[in-house]
Amino acid sequence: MEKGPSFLFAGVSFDKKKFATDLARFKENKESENLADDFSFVEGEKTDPEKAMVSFVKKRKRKSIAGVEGFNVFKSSKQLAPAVDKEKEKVEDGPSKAKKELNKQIERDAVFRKKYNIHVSGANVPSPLRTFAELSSRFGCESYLLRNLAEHGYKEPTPIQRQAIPVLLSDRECFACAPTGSGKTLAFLCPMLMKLRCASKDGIRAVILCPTRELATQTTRECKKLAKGNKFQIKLMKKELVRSTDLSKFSCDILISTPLRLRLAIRRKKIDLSRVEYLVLDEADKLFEVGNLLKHIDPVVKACSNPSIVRSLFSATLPDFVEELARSIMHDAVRVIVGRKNTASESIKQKLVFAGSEEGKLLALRQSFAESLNPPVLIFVQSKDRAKELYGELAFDDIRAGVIHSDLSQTQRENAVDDFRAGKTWVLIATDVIARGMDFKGVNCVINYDFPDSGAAYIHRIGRTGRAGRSGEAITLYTEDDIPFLRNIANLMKASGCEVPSWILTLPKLKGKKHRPRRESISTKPKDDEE
DNA sequence: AAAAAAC
Repeated sequence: MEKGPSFLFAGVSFDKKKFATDLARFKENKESENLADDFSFVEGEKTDPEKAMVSFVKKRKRKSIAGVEGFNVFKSSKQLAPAVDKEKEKVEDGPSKAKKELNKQIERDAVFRKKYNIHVSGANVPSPLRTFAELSSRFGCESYLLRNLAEHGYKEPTPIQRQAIPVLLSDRECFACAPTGSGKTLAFLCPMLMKLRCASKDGIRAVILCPTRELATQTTRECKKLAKGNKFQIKLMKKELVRSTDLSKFSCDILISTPLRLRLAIRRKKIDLSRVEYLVLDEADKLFEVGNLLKHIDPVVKACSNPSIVRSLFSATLPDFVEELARSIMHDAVRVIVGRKNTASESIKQKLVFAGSEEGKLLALRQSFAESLNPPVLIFVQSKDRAKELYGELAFDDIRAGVIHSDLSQTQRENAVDDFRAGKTWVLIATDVIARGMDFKGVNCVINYDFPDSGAAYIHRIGRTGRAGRSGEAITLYTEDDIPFLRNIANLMKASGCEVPSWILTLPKLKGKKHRPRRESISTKPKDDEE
């Protein structure tokens, strides 16, 4: 979407320019030193971070983007124009050979990005990656990592990997938005491992935050897989670790955690994050959710006080307010968007099915399973209670079903995920707990038994299928009560290339914040009637 | 509004 200026100088490095960038960064660091206490999402407000954040965002909304001062962060391409002009002058002064080479490179990068639907903004965005082999030719990647990539079947980088990896390897902060199942995890793990180079006992060096334990576990496993052959200490912040370790002296190369646990470790156990060189906020928009995790994220970001830290945000959905927050804390950030922002993956065949009532849903589900059950299948419901209830209903059927939600014990949750992965259960009934980030291989169908709470929830839920180039199917059941919310989802379906009945698109736009209907019980039949 | 996130 960018119009010229923002990518004009992508990936070029000659000394003069490098000096200019370094100088800019140096100045920035100076400024941020002075602002050390305000170095947070809430700009120095200490009492009620959440309220402060809300007012902060509102305040910022009224101001123009130009109001972001003191932090030379992401800038819109318009604002970049003068800087680019300066660069142009410099080039024109320089030898014509360098100028030609530079222009050629810029041209090539632009064409390449276009080909892969990569949109970038920010100053001097590094050239995208053509092949994984470039990791060693351009960035001195060690052989163990290339070996691991090959061994796990990563042949060619995905679009998000092509752009985010060189950005992070150039020590640039980054916020990245790319579809579900398009390889975001590898896009931050790979540069992280390369930057850390080798194991060291020098404090905690990298932190990854994930919104759920399941995702943290999965990310840890991926990380270990990729780091095989190197001696990195990769730790998941589990209860046992918190209990059995003196966290004030704790040291590891990569620490993966959920926000609350890490915040407590900072407050009570005095864990030291001042040496963290690399911080990733995965599923960033979830982590920033107002009234929720935001207040736990802020102290963590603050505790990572190393001035040369490289932070990055990743998600398939990145609402404007998250970008606003990101801009306010990040230095010289690059924004990478693959495809269009906030859209569903195009490899998913999406369908809407009218089920009339609650009873109709259960009938529809049973019927559809009777006709064809093509496991593995994921079923999302609205609440924990409904998950338990639907599980109870299906347990009487001849279907191997599992269930997962946060009322279960840690072990039960782990078993539910493992059994589903292993094919022991065909159908997994779940709350939104596993809606984000979870990578189950080859899920054929996602069923939204209950209508999702938001467009973002929809995108993430159905994104459990159609991953890594595979195709998938998503069926969303709806009742009369859901009709006011239908249009929103239908638009997402249309935007990702699915057909939608035209009457839905002419439904009135939803105004104000109507909340979703409270659902009755799954089965309308009283249990006692069964003989 | 619910879910998730600690002890």
